[in-house]
Amino acid sequence: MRVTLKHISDDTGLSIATVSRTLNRKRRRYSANEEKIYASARKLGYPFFTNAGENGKVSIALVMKLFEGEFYSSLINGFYEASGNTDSEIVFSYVEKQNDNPVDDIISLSKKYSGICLFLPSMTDNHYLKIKEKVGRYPIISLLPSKNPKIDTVCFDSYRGGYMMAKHFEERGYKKFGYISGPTRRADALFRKNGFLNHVHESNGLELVWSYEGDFSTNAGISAFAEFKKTGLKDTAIFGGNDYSCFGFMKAALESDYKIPDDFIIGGYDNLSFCENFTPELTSVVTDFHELGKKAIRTIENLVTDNMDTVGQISMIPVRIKIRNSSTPKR
Amino acid sequence: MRVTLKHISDDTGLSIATVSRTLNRKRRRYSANEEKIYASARKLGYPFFTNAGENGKVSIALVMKLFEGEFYSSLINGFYEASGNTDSEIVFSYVEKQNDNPVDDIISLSKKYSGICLFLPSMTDNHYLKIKEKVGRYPIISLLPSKNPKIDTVCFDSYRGGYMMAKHFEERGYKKFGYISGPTRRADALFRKNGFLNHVHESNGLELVWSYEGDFSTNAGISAFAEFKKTGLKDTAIFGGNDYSCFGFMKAALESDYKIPDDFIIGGYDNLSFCENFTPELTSVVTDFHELGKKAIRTIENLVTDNMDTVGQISMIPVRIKIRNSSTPKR
DNA sequence: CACTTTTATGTAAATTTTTTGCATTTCTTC
DNA sequence: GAAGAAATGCAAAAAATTTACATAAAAGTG
Repeated sequence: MRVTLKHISDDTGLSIATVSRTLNRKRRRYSANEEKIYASARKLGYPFFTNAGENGKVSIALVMKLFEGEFYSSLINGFYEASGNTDSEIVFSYVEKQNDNPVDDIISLSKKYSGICLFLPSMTDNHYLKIKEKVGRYPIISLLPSKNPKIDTVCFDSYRGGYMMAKHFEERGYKKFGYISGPTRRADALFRKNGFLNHVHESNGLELVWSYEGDFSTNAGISAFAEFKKTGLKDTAIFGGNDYSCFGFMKAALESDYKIPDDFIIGGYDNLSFCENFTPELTSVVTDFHELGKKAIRTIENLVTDNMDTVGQISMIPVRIKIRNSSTPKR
Repeated sequence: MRVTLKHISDDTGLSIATVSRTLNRKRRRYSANEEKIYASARKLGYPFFTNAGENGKVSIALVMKLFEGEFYSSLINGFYEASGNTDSEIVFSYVEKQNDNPVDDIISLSKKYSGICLFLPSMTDNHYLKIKEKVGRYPIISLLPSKNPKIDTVCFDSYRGGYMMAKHFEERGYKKFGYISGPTRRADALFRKNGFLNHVHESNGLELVWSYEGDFSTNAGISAFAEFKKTGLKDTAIFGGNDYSCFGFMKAALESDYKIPDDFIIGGYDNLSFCENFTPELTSVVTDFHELGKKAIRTIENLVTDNMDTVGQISMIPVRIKIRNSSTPKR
């Protein structure tokens, strides 16, 4: 039901004419009635068309489900900074937490914004297909890789990140490799793992001696170390899947009087600020959220103006590795 | 300039009637022309009144200037979770980074949303006054304390946090106290410091032996330790102002072979997740962002419905202290 | 293939919504 | 208390949207 001046008039007891004049005055006066009218208009949701297209910016929603942890502030911040140089305005939005089927939420968001960027690790290909079906030729992209992408994707090159870490370990002279993987139903976790493993397998003399499947949490890292300790392995190079796992792993290791990087070297993924606060400082794969944001926004903008129908195009944002003390050479 | 069906008609080359019918059909059909019309409507910013008041939710903007660091994800997440139990919808927004005078940005946001929560440490009382002046009786609150609040405020009880930390140190048997303060032009930093100092001054036998003014960064903590080391002080209880300062301080201390909590005890503020990852785990003041969000949303909702004119009411959200190894008793 | 039915579209009329001219009232100022 | 300014309502005018009707194209049917 559309909200009109009549509703505001009824709500405030003033005439339609007064409401119209009040809302169209360029200068606010803050008289009692003016306040009443504005309050009512906001309450009822009257569209403020006077300034709707004022800045002429394309509005893009960045949709997430969770916000906890430094990772999300990096994501949000990357988009925020990237939007500064464009004609687009980013709105940070979310889908209901309880809701395991975010499709309807996304459909209703599509009516409000010119384009949507999705960052929802729990989404399946089926979800994407349903959205694509209902939303038609609408500018929408995913920021997470998929084994078989149903919608356009702009994401980090997770595979390459894992690969680079393995290569770095090899250059440090290590032969025995281990990893803590994330939940492998998540494509990004899988790709990191595959990148790492592929380099191990395709290089002569390298050997995978240990692995653990965790869930990217600090506690998973702690549990992983408990397992690792049992094996009695030393001189091993461990890829932690993400930084949190590494922090848990390293903390548990230090408490068991392991020395890092003497007993093992380790590298993570995400390059959280805490990598530099930890002792030893943690080697990690750096993801540039500014670049991700820029590319994602540009992609959406192109989809908005061209109104093209594309399916499953992927843009990979390169990652790099930041080497710190947790993987310094063996003495 | 208001966007009408005529604009979409001109843009797509279809008649006004067709545009009207297409936009009002309850079921989408995703034909070529329908897609064209929807794309044009989104591009031009036509108000989708058909579903504007659909859910009848009050929309509240949480306005920030920065997003970096775990702190911001906690803030965002707290509001997000709090909004789940209310009739309000939270939109995370921001003011332009370059812009040192966010007043105009906030004014223009006030036209879009039913209410605004501000988290802008750089705002001065003057800014708040200007906003209040321009925005009239509009539901707007600040989430940061002020020495002399000009608008309604919902914030953590920073003073009490500092006070509790001092009390905790006293109970641990320490007599010599030190602190690293944040930038004292920020009222929240000042209150934390005052709370801490007041307990030190009002208790017999306690003595302030050292202090340092930093900027809440890890590097400030590192510099603080360099100063602290010169004094040669031991058996001191140090309040770090925030967790980042503590991490820097502790890291530098450990590298200088200080033992924590043997040589000094330390406590921070914010209870970041890394408090538990650090060795020793860091005692910290816990701020419940879920509570902050709930209270802030409820306050805005009341302002929206009552349209009251209040000036400078303050609601303090209590904080508590989480004691960890960085402040365990002297042996 | 001829015929019917459905769908899409434009024109123009009908309806709804918004704006504005004019008269009246209320508030300010001197 | 008078003169001017501001606020308001009524009703007419203007603008925007919806709908009735006509037509053409597409899809279905025997």
